[in-house]
Amino acid sequence: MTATPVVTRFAPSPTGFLHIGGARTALFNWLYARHTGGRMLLRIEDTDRQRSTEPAVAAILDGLKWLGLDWDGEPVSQFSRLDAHKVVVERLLETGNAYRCYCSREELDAMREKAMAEGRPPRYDGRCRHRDPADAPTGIPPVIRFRSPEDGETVIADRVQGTVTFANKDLDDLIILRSDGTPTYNLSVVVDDHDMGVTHIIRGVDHLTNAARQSQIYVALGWPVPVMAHIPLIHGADGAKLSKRHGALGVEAYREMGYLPQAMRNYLARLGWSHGDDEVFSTEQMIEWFDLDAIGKSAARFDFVKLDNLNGHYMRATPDDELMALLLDTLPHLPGGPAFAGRLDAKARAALRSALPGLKERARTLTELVDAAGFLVATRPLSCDDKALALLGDEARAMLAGLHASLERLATWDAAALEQAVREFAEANELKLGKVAQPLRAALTGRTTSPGIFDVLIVLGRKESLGRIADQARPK
RNA sequence: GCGCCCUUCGUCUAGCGGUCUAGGACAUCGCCCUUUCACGGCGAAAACACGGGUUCGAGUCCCGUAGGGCGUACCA
Repeated sequence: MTATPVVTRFAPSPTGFLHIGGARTALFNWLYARHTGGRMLLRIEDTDRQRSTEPAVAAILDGLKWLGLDWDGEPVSQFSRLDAHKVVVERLLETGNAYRCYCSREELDAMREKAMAEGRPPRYDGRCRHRDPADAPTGIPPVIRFRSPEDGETVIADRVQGTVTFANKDLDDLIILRSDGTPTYNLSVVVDDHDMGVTHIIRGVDHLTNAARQSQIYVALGWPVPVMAHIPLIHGADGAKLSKRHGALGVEAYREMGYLPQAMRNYLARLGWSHGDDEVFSTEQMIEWFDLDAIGKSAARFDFVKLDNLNGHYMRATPDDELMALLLDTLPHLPGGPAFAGRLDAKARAALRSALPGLKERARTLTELVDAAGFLVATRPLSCDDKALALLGDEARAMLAGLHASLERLATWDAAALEQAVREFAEANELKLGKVAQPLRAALTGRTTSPGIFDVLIVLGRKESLGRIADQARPK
């Protein structure tokens, strides 16, 4: 392993939160760097001063941290490298690889419209390309365009897309320096990736055309072109572009929905990448197995149902104490979480911890877990949901009165005694256990779903349990 | 419009010319377990977009067609 160490980078633009596609791009960069023993750098592409915001930068860093993705070194602000970019533009100008263009926006718009009308691609026609500098208009701040090759083709050897060929005649002379003197994206990216020593560029296919233009700039500068890997995009559940309802949410929204970082990593990794038939794997395995060659080329749809299933798997697999800590940490972000936390005194906390094994078995997200744990902190008289209410008919209520009497006589309030008492009660009244257990569950939890009923009786304790049964033990 | 890319069960995917009567997972349906729900177990249904080639042989290679995506900015 004496080859050049791999350096990848994640380069989001801080114009909003870290959305799911960006999160997966970050994950792939991270996995590849870790897999190869290399480094992953973070660069904030904030050269668009109009749209970049500080809160967005914070949200992106926070999102990455939540996902468990770390980066090497300090995040680099692309804007801060402005001077380095200008130096390179100057160099391009001196070597004849760039030229000043004085075309106005109106002129460019007209050019585009005309080309479209004539069925030609709307490209810059190069009218300033060969203009004699002596004829340059005065009083107009020019932009600087890259002088791209007019003939031949530009070939991208992409690790995911394969060999992609662009005819150079289709790539026009792009602007690399705006009239206000600031560099544009394609120039900045090349300079930064080069200066930061990036060896592998892993990003969305929406950058494929940029890859061709950037490749030309690398060549003009005499710099080696990094290895490219353009990964497919993620679509919404209906196959259309990601929208708010389809998963184009910030990663923090996934935290709020109660998903575990580990589950997110696993799910995201399986979107576009595969390792045979493996579906559930640890982050360590992911790092060991990850490779660019196993990334597919077609776009994937985001499926919350499968995410739910995976998340449920991880919830059950997480040791109770760990899950408890995770839940407590996440409470501030969960719907109803702060209220729930507010009612979590020492006693309720202990009850939650002891009910956790039964609770996590039935929840797919932390949000569902909090919801299902509501009965632990609820105060009498309980409000029942509709399904629970349906279970509490007059007959059931009368039955509960009898059960209450039986349980009240119990000398010890433990699992064995309770189970025996309930079973005996059912037998004595010629009832199936379910006929007793379900109304009992409804009375104790206000729900039709809960941990095992005897566990519930224990967790709530004698007084609270008898109280809740008594509340429902009379006709309504 | 032009350029590039994509197309295997509803969804994510395995498949890298013969081992494919196409495998796995989620979802769906049925059965079992069971105090409910869930978990778990067993089983079922479910796909190579279409049309031409190439080849002894094509899901796998080539070319069209259709559908979809991305790009086409003094955004990134």
